[in-house]
Amino acid sequence: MTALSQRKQQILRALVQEYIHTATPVASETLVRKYGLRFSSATVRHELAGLEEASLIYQPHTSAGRVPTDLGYRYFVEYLMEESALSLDEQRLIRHQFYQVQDQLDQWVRLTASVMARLLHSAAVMTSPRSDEGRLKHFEVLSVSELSAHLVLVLRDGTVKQQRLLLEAPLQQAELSAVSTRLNELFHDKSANEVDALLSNYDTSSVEHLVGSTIAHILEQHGDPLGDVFYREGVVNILEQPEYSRMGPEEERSERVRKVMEVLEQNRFLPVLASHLRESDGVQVIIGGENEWDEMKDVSLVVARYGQEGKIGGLLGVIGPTRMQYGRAIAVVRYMAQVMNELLSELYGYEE
Amino acid sequence: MTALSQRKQQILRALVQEYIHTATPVASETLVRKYGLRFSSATVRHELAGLEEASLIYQPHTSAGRVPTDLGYRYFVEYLMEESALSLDEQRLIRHQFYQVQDQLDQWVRLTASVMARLLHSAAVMTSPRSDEGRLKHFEVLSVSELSAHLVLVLRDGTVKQQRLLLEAPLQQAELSAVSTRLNELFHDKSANEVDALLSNYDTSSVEHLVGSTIAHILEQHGDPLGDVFYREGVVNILEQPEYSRMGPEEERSERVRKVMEVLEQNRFLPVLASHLRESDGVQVIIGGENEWDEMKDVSLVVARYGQEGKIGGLLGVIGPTRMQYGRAIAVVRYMAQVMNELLSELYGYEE
DNA sequence: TACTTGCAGTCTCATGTCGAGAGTGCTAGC
DNA sequence: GCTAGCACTCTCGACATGAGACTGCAAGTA
Repeated sequence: MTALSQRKQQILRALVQEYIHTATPVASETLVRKYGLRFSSATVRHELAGLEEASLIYQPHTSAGRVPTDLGYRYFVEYLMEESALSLDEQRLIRHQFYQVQDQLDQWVRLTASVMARLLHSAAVMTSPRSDEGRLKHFEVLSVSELSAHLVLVLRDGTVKQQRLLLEAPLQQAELSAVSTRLNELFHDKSANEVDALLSNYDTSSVEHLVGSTIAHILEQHGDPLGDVFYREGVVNILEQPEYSRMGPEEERSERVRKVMEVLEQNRFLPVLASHLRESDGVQVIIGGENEWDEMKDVSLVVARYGQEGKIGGLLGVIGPTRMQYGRAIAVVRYMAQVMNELLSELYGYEE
Repeated sequence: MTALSQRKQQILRALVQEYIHTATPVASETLVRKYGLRFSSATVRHELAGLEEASLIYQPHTSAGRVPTDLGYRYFVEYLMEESALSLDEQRLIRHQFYQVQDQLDQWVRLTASVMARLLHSAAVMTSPRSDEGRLKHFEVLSVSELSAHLVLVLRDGTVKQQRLLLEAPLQQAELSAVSTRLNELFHDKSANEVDALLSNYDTSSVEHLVGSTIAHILEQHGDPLGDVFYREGVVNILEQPEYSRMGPEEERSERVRKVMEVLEQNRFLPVLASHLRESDGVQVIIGGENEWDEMKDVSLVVARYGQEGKIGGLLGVIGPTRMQYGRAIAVVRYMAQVMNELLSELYGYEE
């Protein structure tokens, strides 16, 4: 990306802000009037032609105003934007809401997503906190019939898995309980590998081995941070955005709606997240068609990890049209990640 | 509802079927042509006027065909419709899919909802199985700091609750573990009331009392079958329906879309369910504005309970436009409830 | 009496036309 | 290097128009 003159930057910044605000192509005249530029609209037009040359903006048609391209948004986010921090009042309000549910862990995620959705009028997505490495906290085995049993697993991060077991020899509940008491002690706080290692003490056809290997398998599966269920909140907000309810020919628009809904419902944004979050920490901005996934080409994501690296944590973020209030979105996502961090470290202890 | 002549019934049945199929007002001529009626379109028109008189159908405007009213659908569902059972092939396919996830209990709900959504091209909603009465299976208490701890509860139906505890006196993990071992034995398989009763043995300021009363409280809360999270699947399918993507003036339509999405996202259908499911068992059909809730006035629900009465179970069903394939929807919902029943009784044992 | 044929009347909807408005690019001039 | 002025282009809403789709009714028929 070649450097832009001071004036071009100023104009681009104004244009993106204006477009984010109004959702209509921006005219040169408007820029001069609303943003107090000190040169005439004709000059601005000249500069706009330059920006268009550089693929930062485009015209929907001759004699229309200009609209930022994905590249334009990227430049804006990277060099021109400023993060608009949450006001103290907003912060207080949020803190208060969390204070009210501080004892109910299952409400944290719901509330976080809901706050993001409300603050940004867009869709929020979020995973429940969980650790990278599954560790067993406790399990129970319940006899169902002579040859089948029901295994319930509680992991250290609070996740629960249930699984059916098919026994090789008939066993009563009492025997199962005895086995599970012994193994619970043995496997407590162990990871998949550790459980696996302990298995060598048992005969492959023993119940102990069956239970143990099933547990190891489940713990292992638990590793993938993206294999998880996403909470969604505020999907309706998306429909309020003009690109999905007013702008452009009717037919295209309902196509857009269908697409974005599909992305949301089926978690299609997942592969995109996967490829971006590996790289770095902090808040990530993924703009429209920057990635190869076609379905995502007119939505942007602002996402972040929360939790400590290598320990318990998850993902959170918002999805909206490329015309998104990036400055505010980034601030909100960053703030909510921090809130979750605090809640979690309070829960699991600071050190260790 | 006054009785209808044989001929009126025949015409109404044809009209509803045709409208469900085409989603356009149905002309008298069409009915004669497509449904092999043995009298002329003029006669049909005469009868249609009668049906309109009875509020079973209406005309969007003079010189348009007829459309069923909610009352018309109700009459259709009650007297004219026949349930169209699933083909053997479909049944086999479904069974096969469940066979593949038979060991992963958490997949059952997802799959059931997904099958319903796919088979009916509409949105499916469903709750996870749970018992009416919460019973404790196991709990753990983890020390966080000297004065706070983390309580994890596993209920008999597999639900897990987490909660923070604020201790009145500083305690170490070892002490907490000792307490929880003792109480686990004592509270095992107990209900809220039973736990409450056992509490009288402990001093109100003791840890035992704190833990016990928290547990009792959580078990109690668990009672409400509608306080639960709903799985949603196939919400996009709704958007494909012509009433949400083609029919009527653009503005009304997007209003409809917004409304139905809101109903779905915020579980607004819940109060309606509550009032209907209390009454009876079996598959329930709730048509549009039959209930007082305005938001629901252009969608229909087809829902059922699954699981045994008074034991573990939940709700499942589909939501779609009033123009719904009731016959098929009822059959599918009934079938899927049965599938869940079988899975559950296999898991928890038939008798008891 | 029970039904049908034929037809005038009504409403929708797709299509086409038109003018106002909005913005641009270019050019001549400061 | 910047600006004012202007011709040109494109969109969009308003309006008119005609074809098509159905109905309701009246007159005719078994």
